Amino acid sequence: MMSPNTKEAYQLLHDGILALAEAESHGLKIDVKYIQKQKKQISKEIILLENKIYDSAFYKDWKKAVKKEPNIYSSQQLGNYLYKVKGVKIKKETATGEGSTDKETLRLLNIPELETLLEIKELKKVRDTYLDQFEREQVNGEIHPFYHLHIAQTYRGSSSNPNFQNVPKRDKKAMQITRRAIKPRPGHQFLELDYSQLEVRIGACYSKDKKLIDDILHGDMHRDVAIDLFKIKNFDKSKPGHSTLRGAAKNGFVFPQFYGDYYENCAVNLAQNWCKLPKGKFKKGQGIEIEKGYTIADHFIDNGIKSYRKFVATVQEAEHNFWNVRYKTHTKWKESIWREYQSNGFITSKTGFTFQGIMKKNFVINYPVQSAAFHCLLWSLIEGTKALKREKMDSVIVGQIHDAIVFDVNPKELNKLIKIMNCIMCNDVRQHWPWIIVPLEIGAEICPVDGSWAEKQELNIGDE
DNA sequence: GGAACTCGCCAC
DNA sequence: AAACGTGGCGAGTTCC
Repeated sequence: MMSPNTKEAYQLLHDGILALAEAESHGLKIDVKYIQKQKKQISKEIILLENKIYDSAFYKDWKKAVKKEPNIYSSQQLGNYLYKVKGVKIKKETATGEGSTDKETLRLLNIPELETLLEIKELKKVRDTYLDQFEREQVNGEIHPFYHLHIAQTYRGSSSNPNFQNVPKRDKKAMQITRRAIKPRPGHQFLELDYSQLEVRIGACYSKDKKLIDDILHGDMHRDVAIDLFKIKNFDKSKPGHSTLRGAAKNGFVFPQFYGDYYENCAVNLAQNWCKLPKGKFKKGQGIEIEKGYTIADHFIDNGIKSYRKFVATVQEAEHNFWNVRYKTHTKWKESIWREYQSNGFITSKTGFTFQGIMKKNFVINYPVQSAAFHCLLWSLIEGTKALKREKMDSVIVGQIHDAIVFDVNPKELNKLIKIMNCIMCNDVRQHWPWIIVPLEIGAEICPVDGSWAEKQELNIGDE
């Protein structure tokens, strides 16, 4: 339940949807032959792995227990077999209270056949969600992803048919296979410009927290949190172990915390998925290696964190330090907007949108930040579209991913384009919206001429 | 035979 | 006291 409450807010969506319609009309090339070849290859791999499962004692026992041919891809049937037939203890529940069969939970069971199943599911995800989608949606070798402004509760955009906003990135293999299918126009190259830490910066515009702003500009909050979480004494980012732990702090603590998560969830995630540590007492040699012959469990034990329980307490302390010491002004803002909602029944974003209806606290805190952050991107996309036309450029915008714009660039125009966009995204938007009191910065990634979207590399664009 | 639901997983 | 925000999509399943 929300609405634009100013003419300006209405105009932003109006101009935004027109600019996005242009991006839709440009579209992207799809290598159909490649997709068909990949799908065949993946299907072969899947059959081999499936047979491995079907031939196993695990599967035969499952079949015997339920007296019919099990469907290995049915979460319901698998959950039933594991939790009701075999009596495996439920470690995590789904939203409806059933035993979970997600990747994280199955990993804990240490059953080789389930590892094989997870491997198959990764392959199926790539084939059936992405390659199929691209192949199905392409016409004459082009896709035209749709971009919507009327779907998300927060006034973010969304994308569909195909969804251009969730193509694999972190998993190297899945990234390679899927993004390799997407190509620029002949003789052109993809460029992606994204806002650095956009939501955190916009959050700071709401709270005006001095320490938060200072850390955005000069500090490294992920490093500081890593030091707190993992009791690192002399942080050295050139050490691979320290760099990994900084990544864990960023993705396993800072981001979830800004979305409203709390220490217990963060602790489970950090211990299991980042440190690879079991619950219970820590033993020497457990977990990821942070230095040669020295694991995270060794490090924890040496620093008095002898068990998972103790680690949870450490994460709780780090959380306290994060919200009540370091960024206490930001925390005050979170409380004040929550009170504002409780007394008025609605809240308003910096970009002029009202949110009303029944909302939980986390929603109230997130919506204004998420909407205003996206609107910075949208405003830049509108102005970018105008500028490219005004300059009669051959380069075009082909996509939008929440805090990033994807261009199909004529290589001759690359430098000019970056200069124009840097000015729009970092300077002009702040003139337009003076409430942006924190400098905005962008990063760039570039693909080779005629290279696919899998070949993105960081591009240093310096300061202008 | 299709709509709606659950679960899981990809992105930011 | 409660406890992760926003989407899209596929497969399995259930309901009508």
